[in-house]
Amino acid sequence: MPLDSLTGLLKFCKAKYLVIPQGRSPFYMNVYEILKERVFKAIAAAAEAAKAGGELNYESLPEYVLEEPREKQYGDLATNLAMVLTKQARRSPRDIAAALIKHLDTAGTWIERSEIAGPGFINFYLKPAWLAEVIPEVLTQGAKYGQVNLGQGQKVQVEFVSANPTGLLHMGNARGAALGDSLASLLSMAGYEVSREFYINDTGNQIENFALSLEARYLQQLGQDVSFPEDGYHGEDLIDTVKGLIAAVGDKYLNVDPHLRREFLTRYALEEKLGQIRATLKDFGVEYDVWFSEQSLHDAGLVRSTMEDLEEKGYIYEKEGAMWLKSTLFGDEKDEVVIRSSGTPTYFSVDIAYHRDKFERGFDKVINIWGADHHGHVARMKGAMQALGYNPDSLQIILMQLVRLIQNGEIVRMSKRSGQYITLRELMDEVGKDAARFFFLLRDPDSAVEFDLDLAKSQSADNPVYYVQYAHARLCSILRQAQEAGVTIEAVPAKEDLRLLLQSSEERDLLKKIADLPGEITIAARLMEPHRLARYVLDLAGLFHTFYNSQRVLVEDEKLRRARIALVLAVKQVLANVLDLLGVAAPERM
RNA sequence: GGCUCCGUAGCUCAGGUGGAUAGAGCGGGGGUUUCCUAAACCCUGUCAUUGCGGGGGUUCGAGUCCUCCCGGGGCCA
Repeated sequence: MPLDSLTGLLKFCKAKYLVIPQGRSPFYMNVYEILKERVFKAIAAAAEAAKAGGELNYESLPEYVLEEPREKQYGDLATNLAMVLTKQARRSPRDIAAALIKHLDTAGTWIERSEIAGPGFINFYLKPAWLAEVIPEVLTQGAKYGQVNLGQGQKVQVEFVSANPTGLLHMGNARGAALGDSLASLLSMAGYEVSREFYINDTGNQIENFALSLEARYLQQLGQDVSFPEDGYHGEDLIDTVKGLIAAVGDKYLNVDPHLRREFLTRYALEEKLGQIRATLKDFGVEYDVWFSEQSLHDAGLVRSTMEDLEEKGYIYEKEGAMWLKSTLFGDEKDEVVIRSSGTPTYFSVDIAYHRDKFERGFDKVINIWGADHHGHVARMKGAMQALGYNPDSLQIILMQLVRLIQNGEIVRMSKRSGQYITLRELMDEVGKDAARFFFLLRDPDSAVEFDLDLAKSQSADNPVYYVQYAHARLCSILRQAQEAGVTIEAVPAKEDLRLLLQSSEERDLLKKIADLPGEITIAARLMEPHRLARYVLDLAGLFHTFYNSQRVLVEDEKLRRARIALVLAVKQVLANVLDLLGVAAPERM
């Protein structure tokens, strides 16, 4: 299979549709993708034929697009080839279009007719019967329907949340969790081998500060008159932690070496905090493959060896007693300190070692989800990877704008130090996991969202997530009733029967949307934008609700009923598949 | 001051590689249930008024690309 020539040609709809040799891969091309590919190639062939026939003159075929027109009246598919050929062919786009249509061989393409329209588009109208192919495909593939092979098995790591283990998870972490987890699921659906990772900052300055705060709370709880560190962690949760500890070990650490005391307190608290974080994220639907400890990097000597590597390559120099990385060589604004004059490594140098380790573990692509406040860190991190000899483009960083929380009509300023923030746990208690995840996933990471807690609570029934879930529950309800009525539900009905479906526009629109899923997965995965899936599933649910209100499924006519039940099964499957990617439940009843 | 994100209907937001009449939900008004869950559906408005904060530009064609300006968020100084 000449993959190169094929992929070079297939630039329609942005996605690259790869044909995988038979028997080599669990992935397949969806009927709609095959259809589009055939039309796309037929257009190219028409151009060649017109050229051979002396009716069209061009050097090389320019990039052109085969897309779905926004307006239905413009047909099912349209191409702009005639317009992009104008320069080379030196003829009017409509003339070129006429030549292309004249030489178009529609055999095997489902094309019913072709029209020239507007400034020079060629619109294609398809035989509606092609839609009957979709249902058997969905029902046969089941939970796998939607899989594509964009990733071709490449190993990808998605690191997200990675909150400091010194406190509880907040709204920003919630957004990161929803985004990262769904992105990971999406990439996995798109043929990547995905690993979810949480990086634990279990050493360094903030941990020392944490230790001092714990110590103060511990001593205070034991009746000692000690002051609390000015910039310590003021959160109530620390007091609870210490109370639990006292219940377990009492005042055993009251009169010991403070060093020892702090070490014990820290170890105890970190374990508890991480346990809480892990449990909270699990309840939010997120489970990690790897929990990576920062301390382990130091223990393995990776920070030191990484700095030595950089030094050998000549990217490190000494100034004022500190060691600096020449990050300006890679587009950073200024060089960065990696080892302080005191000899301790900076946060940056530890992070370099960590990211090097990621690549050393064999990931083809490393994705980080960071808050927008880490923006300044992006260029130098990529630069550091380049300095170490990795392709900086293999490190992709998704920045998400911060979440602003509104309560009682005003902005709640969140700060861990002050202990003032709404936790992910509280968010789940207030609005529910599904609603919270869907809320975040509906929005582009680049937009700064305002989360009005009062609104989310009071109008929770208006949350779009219920619109989608209700569609799923309705579908289940229909199937239950069919079962109760003793109607047999076939696994995969015959295509001839399914053609009966094509009578109403509601049915056709639904089938079309279902057929779109693999394409949507491809686009969303390429752009790394899981929010497109949330939009997709909303659209699909809407089309179903419209169908439901205009057509009956459980009708007398046995053939029609069978066909519609098959449609119901397919829609339910697709809803469930996409909701699963979003980490949102697909309830059977509501 | 530098970097970056955002500025689309009253509100919250969508708008892949530039393409044919810029969308959805909520909100406003009106309607739909002897019928598979009305958490739904349907209709309605010049809701954005040569138009997507404003001005230039590139292009056959710009919400989408370039540039400048205005306004807001974030990071750095």
